[in-house]
Amino acid sequence: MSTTPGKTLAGRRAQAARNDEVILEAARAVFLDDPKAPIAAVAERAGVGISALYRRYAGKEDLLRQLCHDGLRRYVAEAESALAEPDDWAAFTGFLGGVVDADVHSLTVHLAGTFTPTEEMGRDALRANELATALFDRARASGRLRPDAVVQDLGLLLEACAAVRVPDSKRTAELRRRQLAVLLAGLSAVPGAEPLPGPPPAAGEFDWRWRRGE
Amino acid sequence: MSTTPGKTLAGRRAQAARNDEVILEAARAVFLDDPKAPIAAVAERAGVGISALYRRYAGKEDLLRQLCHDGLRRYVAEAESALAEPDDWAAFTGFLGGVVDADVHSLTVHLAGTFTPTEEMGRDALRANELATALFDRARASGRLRPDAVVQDLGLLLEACAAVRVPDSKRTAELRRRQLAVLLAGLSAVPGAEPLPGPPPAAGEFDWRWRRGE
DNA sequence: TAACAGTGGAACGGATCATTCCGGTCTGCT
DNA sequence: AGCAGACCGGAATGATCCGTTCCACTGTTA
Repeated sequence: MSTTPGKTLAGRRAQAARNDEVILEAARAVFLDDPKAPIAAVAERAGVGISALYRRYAGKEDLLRQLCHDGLRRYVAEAESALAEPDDWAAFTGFLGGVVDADVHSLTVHLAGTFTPTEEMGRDALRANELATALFDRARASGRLRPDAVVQDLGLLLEACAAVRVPDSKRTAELRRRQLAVLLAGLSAVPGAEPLPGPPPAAGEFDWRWRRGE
Repeated sequence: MSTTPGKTLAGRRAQAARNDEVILEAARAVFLDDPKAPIAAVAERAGVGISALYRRYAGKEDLLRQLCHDGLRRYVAEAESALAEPDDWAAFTGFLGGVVDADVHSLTVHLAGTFTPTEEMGRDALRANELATALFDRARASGRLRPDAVVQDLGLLLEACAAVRVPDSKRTAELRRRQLAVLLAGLSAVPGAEPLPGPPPAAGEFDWRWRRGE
């Protein structure tokens, strides 16, 4: 640890450290594309052997859990950063844009059920909800939201954006932004608009992915 | 065929005829829920043995193909029926509502790639596109569509609705209707609205699911 | 009552994976 | 210089899953 030369160096230690990064990035890319991808696909994408993976993670579930937790943290960070924005509506839309760009929704929701969550994740998820609600409330206060929109509509909205998929990831991001714009326009207050049909989404209605079994 | 008693009867022939229905219905339910479900799941859901399936279909791929083709036909039928509606906007929204309710999108797009399509399906798909375009053009002519919406946005819209999923299928339908309403509001013309970001979706951009391999 | 259409479900064979294991290689310390 | 061991690539392993085939059985039809 003390003998590390000053530069980018190519020692085993350095390669290991770099692999930490490379593997996580590969895992994110692979599991974002297909939540049930084999672990070998991650190794291949990262350009490393399978051992390099198992040296770092106890198993597939462990890796998935970490990935998901990272996504959750990113979500929280995005929300906190957005809350700093003074303009209520801009904070709201900025938050959603950030979440969509980072593809956090796929990372969290779509990976749910593939592992047993930790307590800390539960706490973070709770906090994430609080922050999102705060953002939503501010958006509502700005008067630019249609009156019959509810916080839970955000789940629907994010799901809809995550559903947009084309082979090219760059293009996917563009199309998701477009989708987001349409959805935000749809959630905006418009004078003569008729109300949304059916009972609005309720609180616990999207947690089913997290419940083990069934 | 000539000896069938007049009633609902319980002969082998009758059971077979009933199984035709039951199996297709089960297959639709199962594969709608999970496109890669095992074929045994269909048999179980239908309450029949596996043989009953293989007597009717050459294999899994055959069943999937038929299911998908049925969906495509339903889509076309829905479009034709909608075109009969005199009001342009009502025809447009009615069509989308019908397609969403029937979950045709999952049946067609999500099953794509799991089988090699027939030529007839190609023709039907072409016709489906023509009809959808006609509906869209009429909607545009009604002036209620935002100017920067394009036909391909319909693909995005249907995908977004199909992405809505909760365990209860009845509730799923309700939430999809809500989602559809939001999206239609988002695609509606609004005086001061700013244009949608990024290049609009292009023609061949969603066909990738149909291409075999990769 | 003799053939047989129609069926349930066990059995088979192939494919897919997560995980383990076994050399090898290079490093960092002595 | 030399060695202990961190790290690594990838083959081997064992379990699981699934599509398809096969066979014995049952009620029906002629």
